[in-house]
Amino acid sequence: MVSISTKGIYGVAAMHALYKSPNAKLMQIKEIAAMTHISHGYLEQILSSLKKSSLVVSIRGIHGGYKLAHDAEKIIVLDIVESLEGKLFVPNENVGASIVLDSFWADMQEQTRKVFDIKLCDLDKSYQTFFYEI
Amino acid sequence: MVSISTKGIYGVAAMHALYKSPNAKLMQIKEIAAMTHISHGYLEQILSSLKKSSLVVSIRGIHGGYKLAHDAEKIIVLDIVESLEGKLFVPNENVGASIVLDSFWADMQEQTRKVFDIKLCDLDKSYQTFFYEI
DNA sequence: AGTTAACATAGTAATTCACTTAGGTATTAG
DNA sequence: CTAATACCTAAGTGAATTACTATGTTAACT
Repeated sequence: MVSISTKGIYGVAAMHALYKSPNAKLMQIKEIAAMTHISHGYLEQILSSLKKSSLVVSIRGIHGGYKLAHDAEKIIVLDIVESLEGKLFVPNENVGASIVLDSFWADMQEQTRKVFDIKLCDLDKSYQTFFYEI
Repeated sequence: MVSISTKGIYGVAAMHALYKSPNAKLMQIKEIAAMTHISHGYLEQILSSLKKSSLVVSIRGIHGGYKLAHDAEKIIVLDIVESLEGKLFVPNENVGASIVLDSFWADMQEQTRKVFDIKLCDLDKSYQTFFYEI
């Protein structure tokens, strides 16, 4: 089945929560977990990965928490998902029986990745489109 | 990791082999397996699924084999992959913490599926494009 | 010093993947 | 008729992945 795992979906949800945080205030794992219904422990791992990829920054200690590492204009969904799940839609090497098909799948990968080239700040647009279309 | 499993890739390879068969002649599992380097037993399962989805037809007995059920113009890659792997990129239900994100993922699914809306007969084009661009 | 929250690693049950194994059934050559 | 061939089907299997949980460590604030 072709799908993004919950890890990637959780990651986007967490990043979205940070983006929506008023005045870009620090958010604690606790808060994000409550908002998104992601398990606390699992979210810790996810945020840790996002930090390694420099998508978020953290502050430790009693008033610690997370915030976006950059402006939401500079963060794309593809980076979030790929930092958590590895490169999207990798062409499998030992399957290639023909150059034609290899070329085809490489093309598919490229186009699929393009679909996820969406800025974090534009994430709400599909909902708004839906809303205004009524 | 986000990727199409080998099952889907094998399915497309097998369908492509049938499409390329001269005069749309029947091909035996043996032949397709040899061409594509897919294991015989696994390919049997895949072709069986493709048959259930009415993408190929089969003839049994000593001179049996497979051929496309319809013209290659009427078969799209999305149908091949989804008949083998289930619907592409299903939005996970219990993850939806917000309507905004649900809406976003539904949108992503739609767009990803559109990428795979490619006719079997157009499958060689990415290679040709590559070739002529040199 | 003690509380709190981020950080790190290991473990685990359940599921999926990519097959293999073992047979059954339809068709036809001889 | 019967043996051979090829399609058809179900069940099993080892390895990998998923979505966590558990346990402990380190940093910062009061």
